[in-house]
Amino acid sequence: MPEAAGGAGGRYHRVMGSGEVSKHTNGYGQSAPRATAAMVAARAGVSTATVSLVINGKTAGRVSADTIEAVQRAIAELGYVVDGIGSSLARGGSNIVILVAPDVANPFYADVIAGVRGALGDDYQLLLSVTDAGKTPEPGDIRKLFSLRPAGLLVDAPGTDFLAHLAPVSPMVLLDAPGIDSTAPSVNFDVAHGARELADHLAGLGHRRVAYLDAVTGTGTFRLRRDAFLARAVERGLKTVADAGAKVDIAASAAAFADAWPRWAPAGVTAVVCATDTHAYGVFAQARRAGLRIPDDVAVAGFDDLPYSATSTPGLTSVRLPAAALGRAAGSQLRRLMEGMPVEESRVLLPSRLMVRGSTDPSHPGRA
Amino acid sequence: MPEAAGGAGGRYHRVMGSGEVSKHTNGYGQSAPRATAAMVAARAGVSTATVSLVINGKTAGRVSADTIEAVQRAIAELGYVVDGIGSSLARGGSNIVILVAPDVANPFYADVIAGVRGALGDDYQLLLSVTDAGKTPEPGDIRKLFSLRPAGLLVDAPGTDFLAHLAPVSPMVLLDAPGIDSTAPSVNFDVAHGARELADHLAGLGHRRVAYLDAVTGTGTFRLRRDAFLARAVERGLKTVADAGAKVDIAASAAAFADAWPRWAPAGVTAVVCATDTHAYGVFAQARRAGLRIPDDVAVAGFDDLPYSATSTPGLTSVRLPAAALGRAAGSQLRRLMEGMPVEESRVLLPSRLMVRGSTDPSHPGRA
DNA sequence: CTGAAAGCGCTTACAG
DNA sequence: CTGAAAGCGCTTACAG
Repeated sequence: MPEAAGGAGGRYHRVMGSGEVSKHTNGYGQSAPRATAAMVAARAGVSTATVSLVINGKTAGRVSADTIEAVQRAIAELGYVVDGIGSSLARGGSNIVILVAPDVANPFYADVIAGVRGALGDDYQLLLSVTDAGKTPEPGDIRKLFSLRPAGLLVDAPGTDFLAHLAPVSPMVLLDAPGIDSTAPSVNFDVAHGARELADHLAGLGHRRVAYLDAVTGTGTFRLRRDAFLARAVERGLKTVADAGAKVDIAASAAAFADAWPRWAPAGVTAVVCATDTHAYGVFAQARRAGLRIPDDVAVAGFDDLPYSATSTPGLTSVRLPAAALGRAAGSQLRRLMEGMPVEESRVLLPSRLMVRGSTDPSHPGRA
Repeated sequence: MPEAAGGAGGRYHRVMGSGEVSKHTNGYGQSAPRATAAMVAARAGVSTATVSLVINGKTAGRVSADTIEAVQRAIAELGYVVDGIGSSLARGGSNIVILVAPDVANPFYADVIAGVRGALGDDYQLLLSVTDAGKTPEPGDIRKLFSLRPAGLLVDAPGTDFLAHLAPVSPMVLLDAPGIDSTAPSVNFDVAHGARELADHLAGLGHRRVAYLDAVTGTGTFRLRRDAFLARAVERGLKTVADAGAKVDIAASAAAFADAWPRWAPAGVTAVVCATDTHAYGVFAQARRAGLRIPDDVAVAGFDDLPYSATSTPGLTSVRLPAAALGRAAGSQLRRLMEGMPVEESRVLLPSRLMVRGSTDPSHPGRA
């Protein structure tokens, strides 16, 4: 319970002490006195209502050319910019769209963001909210975000119990949130399809025993990846072992593999499937340290198909998930919602597919 | 010039048609009617002023225990959450801090963000604004952001002319913005130091002719990296060539290298230094395709020391830039500014250092 | 200890 | 074509 003013508080207000620079000396990025619509109105000799009409381009048949001209001059002279807060309060909401994601600094999101941006266009302002590393977005975080009155919310990879305690107050679309039961529309990857292709691929290569290195966050997509892969692997007669996990981090994953391999190797494991490519990079690093050849001693595969996976030596076999399409689909769903139109389809499923590279396929050109 | 209501407009307002779900059926993440302080006040039998005091924890000696209790019950029953917009308008500003970065989906930013978050604490809400891929933040973007009345702004890697047309209206700190002349405090990497170490390293290895693969955005840090490296290389008697560039993208960089190598090889180039590790990954990929051995046929190095650089085969020699420290320093500078305290030092310089790996050093253990 | 009132900066019917 | 007024949801002196 933060206290907001006075003393050590005064958190987000500028508190001026005697020795400090004043607003007018513009010491360190301090505010120049902000121009308001009232100042513009006074200068142009009109009312604030007229200023508002001009700013919002609603002058057709309502404001004379001369007045428009005068207002625009005043705006230019004063460097006036509409105050988003006053505007939002009057309109009943902002034009901000917030994308909530656990891991935006993952290269995967470059494409997601680009997709969202494209679908949203210029009418909305896209802002991102990152949860703490490795944590899924929680209801409390979202509630804080709702308090900003965003025009809409895009929530990526929420925890499975995410919506239990959340009364949605803005249009909201869920991304990559399999297994979340919600009235909000969602866009997901058909990750099970790629997971099955991967199991088939490994079975076809002659592996008999495969290990699964899981991600330890409670995200639905990771559960789905694992379960779909393991189920198909068993169907194909593979023995499976899934007793290791790590957060989405190269070093953590390397450590998990270092810990598990002494169990896995004697048990006859010849392939390791990782919940994400990032995990796979950790396995790569540790395997190299341990003198294991990939794929000869151990085959490695991941999910996501990050850009680096096509580049590494060997290339990493991975289930490709179409990130840009995810962003586009979610963005346009949300846009319809925000504009009061029904969404075409409340649950969109995007295809995934296996990219085979040298980390599993000894005959792949990119082999080390 | 968007028009905001009616017809095809009504951009960020929900426009209800006859066939649509109503607010009360909560069709797709539509708003449940939002509880206001007035509703809480009515229910608790107090004034909104009292509700505000309770919410902000300013009750000491001002509100009786019974009243507090009653207000809190009403808040709970109604699920009331303070409206950030109304609150910000009344207070004169929000508690939002916006980090503007050209490339947040770069693994580099995971640490920057964590650092900022740590320094800012819980009193501020951190949101990220991403510019279009490969574009540096522009004054227009920032102006839109200012209109949100953020408590503060953190601007990463702005273009060199960034501040020319910008009247700062909120506290602002610049990150990784060498060469930007501004009254705003800045936190930079001493990237020149690492660049010089790299030149020394290559000279020591016996290279006589090195190429520099530049980044094509006009960001100050890239110019500094290049100039510092090339200057020292020349001092060390190396011949340099710097006639190639690409955006920060593996594929684009691979293409640039494919284009340049046929010139460079005959000219005797034996080492390629890249503006970023991402560029270097592209060179890796293309070199492999072309059958070049690293470092035997061509040594490769980069800047940033991304996590993947320690993992690749060979490991990538890179100038490490302390991302978390950058975020921490910038965050705490901004915090002081927002709280009206003078910053300790208006220009902070963080050390960089060379990480030598197998991509340049044939004797490195991680060599392919 | 509590509330009425003013005000933050806009936008939008409404009246003229 | 234009403006006075109300209102969006809060917070903060101020008066009691």
